[in-house]
Amino acid sequence: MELNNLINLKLTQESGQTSQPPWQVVENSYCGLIEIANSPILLKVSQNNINSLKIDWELPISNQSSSSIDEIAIYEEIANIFDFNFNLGELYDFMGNDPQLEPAIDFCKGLRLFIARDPFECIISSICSANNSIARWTKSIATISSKWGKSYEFLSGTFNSFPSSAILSEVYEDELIESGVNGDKGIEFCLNNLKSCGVGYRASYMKKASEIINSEEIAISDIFKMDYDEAFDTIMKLPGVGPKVADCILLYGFGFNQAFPSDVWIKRIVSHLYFNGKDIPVSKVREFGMDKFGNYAGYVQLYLFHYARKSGLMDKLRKKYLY
DNA sequence: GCGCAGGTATTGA
DNA sequence: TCAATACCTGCG
Repeated sequence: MELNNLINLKLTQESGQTSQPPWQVVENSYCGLIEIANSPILLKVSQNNINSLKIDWELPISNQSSSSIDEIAIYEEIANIFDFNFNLGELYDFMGNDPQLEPAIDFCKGLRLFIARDPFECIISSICSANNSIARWTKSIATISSKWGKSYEFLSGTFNSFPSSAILSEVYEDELIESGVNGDKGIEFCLNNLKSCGVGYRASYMKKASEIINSEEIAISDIFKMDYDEAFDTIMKLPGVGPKVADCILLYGFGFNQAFPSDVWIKRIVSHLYFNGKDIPVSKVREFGMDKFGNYAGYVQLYLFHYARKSGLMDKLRKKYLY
């Protein structure tokens, strides 16, 4: 089946958005596990041209009874994940009116938000991404899924869900705690803990955040009902969540398109494009982005980052800030 | 070997 | 409010 909408699937998948790691590529398709009415389905998404996506899916090998497949729900889920209800044409009209943004359109045409399947996965992924490299945090999240997620067999391979907050809040934080509980086990054999996934000092943040979400001290369903400011203040209470991570969570996990996640690179890019190279504090960059770009802020952030990457601007700025 | 990578928490002025 | 500093870990 085809789904028609402007998208660059590869760019969207591999742009390092903290909603989740990129999906696994099997025979030219990006394969992602989703759940429809609590049933696992493997989505297989590929692209022939810039204006459409080829959609296929598989059921687990052990459960081939296709009678109850809700195709409408599957397409709704795909539309959510790739933000198909958002009109890229309107974004390009908006960006086209800004001389600083206009060049980014062609460099990133079809780049879309890669929305989280699961807000909790997005929260943990985003915490894990802080002061980290894309390669390392995506690997860590994949490892977490393989250790504690549910495993399903498909013709295209084995895929794991991301563990629920109930599961993750019970996982050992590090090898010291694990070996303390299992006294007979040497520390070097303790691999059933968060830190063994290469998350470093973020292990305690991820563990505590899981507990807070699971206990509903902060409830995911409540965040959806809040306005942006309240949601931002609420999510900032999670350990390991500062302004940058909070905005990533709100953008990729909760659909707040007015979030403008501001890190060192966005700061450098915005300083260069809009402040004549004068170094602007990250907090001011965030305010500037939200004021100037409004409900396009999240997309503009995404486009600016990848425009800088692909245009050579980032290399230029890297040299400037090297010393 | 050493600095850096899409920040945050903590501390002290 | 704000600057300074430590922090896991893998990679070049």
